[in-house]
Amino acid sequence: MSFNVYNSLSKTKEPFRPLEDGVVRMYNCGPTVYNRQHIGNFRSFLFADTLRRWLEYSGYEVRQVMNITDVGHLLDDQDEGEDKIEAQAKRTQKSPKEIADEYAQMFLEDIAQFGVLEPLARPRATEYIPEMVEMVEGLIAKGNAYQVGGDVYFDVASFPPYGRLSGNRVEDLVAGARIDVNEDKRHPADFALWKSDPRHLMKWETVFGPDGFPGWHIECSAMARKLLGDRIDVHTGGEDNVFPHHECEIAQTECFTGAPFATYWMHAKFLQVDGGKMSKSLGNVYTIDDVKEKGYDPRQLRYALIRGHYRTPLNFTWESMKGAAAELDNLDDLLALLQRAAEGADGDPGAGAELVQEAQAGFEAAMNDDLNVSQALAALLPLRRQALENAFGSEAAKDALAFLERAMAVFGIAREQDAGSDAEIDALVAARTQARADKDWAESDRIRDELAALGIEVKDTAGGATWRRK
RNA sequence: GGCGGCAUAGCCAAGUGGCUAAGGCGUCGGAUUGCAAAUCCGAGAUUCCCCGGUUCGAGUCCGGGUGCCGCCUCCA
Repeated sequence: MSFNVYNSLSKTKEPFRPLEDGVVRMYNCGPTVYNRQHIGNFRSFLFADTLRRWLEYSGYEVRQVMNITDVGHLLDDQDEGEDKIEAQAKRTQKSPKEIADEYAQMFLEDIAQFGVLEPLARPRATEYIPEMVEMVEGLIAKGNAYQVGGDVYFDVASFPPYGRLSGNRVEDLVAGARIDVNEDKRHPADFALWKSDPRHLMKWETVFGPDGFPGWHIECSAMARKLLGDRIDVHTGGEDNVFPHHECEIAQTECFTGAPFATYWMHAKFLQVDGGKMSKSLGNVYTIDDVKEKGYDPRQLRYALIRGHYRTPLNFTWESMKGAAAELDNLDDLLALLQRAAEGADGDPGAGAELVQEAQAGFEAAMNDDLNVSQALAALLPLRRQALENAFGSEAAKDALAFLERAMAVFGIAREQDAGSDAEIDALVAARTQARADKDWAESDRIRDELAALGIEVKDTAGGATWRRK
């Protein structure tokens, strides 16, 4: 069965076919590091990580690049040359580099907490200025860009497909009147490739002038090309990246290389909180720390952020967070049950084997359908029922366990499980069982509390007491 | 003003025209338990935001509303 992905460019699901057999070149739009990333940002990054993991599960070698934007973009065309990083720098009396480094570091730490896999590269925009300049010069030479003083603009009229990704027509953009009139531009929809401003804090001396800085979109085009080549398979980002960012990337890259840029464009919908957009005034722009303060770990948060389909708005509420944690706990419990069954189930070793096949087929079919995580997760549940009924044979349980671990790895929620292998805990559980046999309830409850303090949950089942790590 | 997306039980969420609308979480009954937890049994949408339409048949398609979200300015 093949992987079908919804391509923002064609607005349809298409069979996934990489340019090179077995290899996927993927570029993910990463963060602009001028503040702490919130859980909404992470929904998008987690989507990219899930996609990468699914491709690897499917046998592809994934060459993944996620940028870190450490040079600010302009707030608008008419401002004083200030950008978000510079604004934050001025506010805090630090240099733009200090701001970028500080928040990039935080981003890396957060992403590590989520267990996000390291991509091939995490390029920073400021390290690819020469590559950007090369593209800008090339675009001028090809007649797709023009220089006005120290500024360089992309000539939108020179690229007829402009607007194909976003559905925007150039006429509408002009009529929208939200584009500032800029006398220097030939056309109001033209966008900056390079800007010059002596007041800008981060600036570079180039052929365009002594103190310029890159335009809004050129960094991703330049870094993707440098690290992955002229053409790539997948380009991802949040839904807000569609226009102008990705539209402009397509224009720049395709004019420069003369070839199609990314085959598949995939965009994650925004995370909503309490049914609406996050806002500082409502106090619901949560960071990973805010969620941890409520008693949830990053793994549980990760689960909460990926369990919905990436192209459907996901609503985050504390109630949904609680529900997600409970669901994940059931998956962990299933892991423990399977482990026990694999170690020593009676009866036919193959009992339940067909269920494992079905679960795996269902899981793969769902993931292959444009990463339908909700459905893939649902496909795992019949295993839990079977395990709870103690109906798995040892061999089937081993297969189920191996599959479940792979499936959970795709979601980035795999976990070390070592139930039933700790002598000290076994002894405590045995002591509790004895106390209960003696009807010494005070002692049995004390031991139960002691185990709970160790993070161990005891379960009294028909077959005796068992335990697992929470 | 222009472009696009979403709207399914208390909550999250699948459903890509046709059996009784997945699944999970939570809740409420019951069983079990020393009390719990876990587990088991049972209960939940005469119905898929609203109004029309197409069709033998629509949550699924079309038109019109309403609400929310994104973009048209950097933004996941």
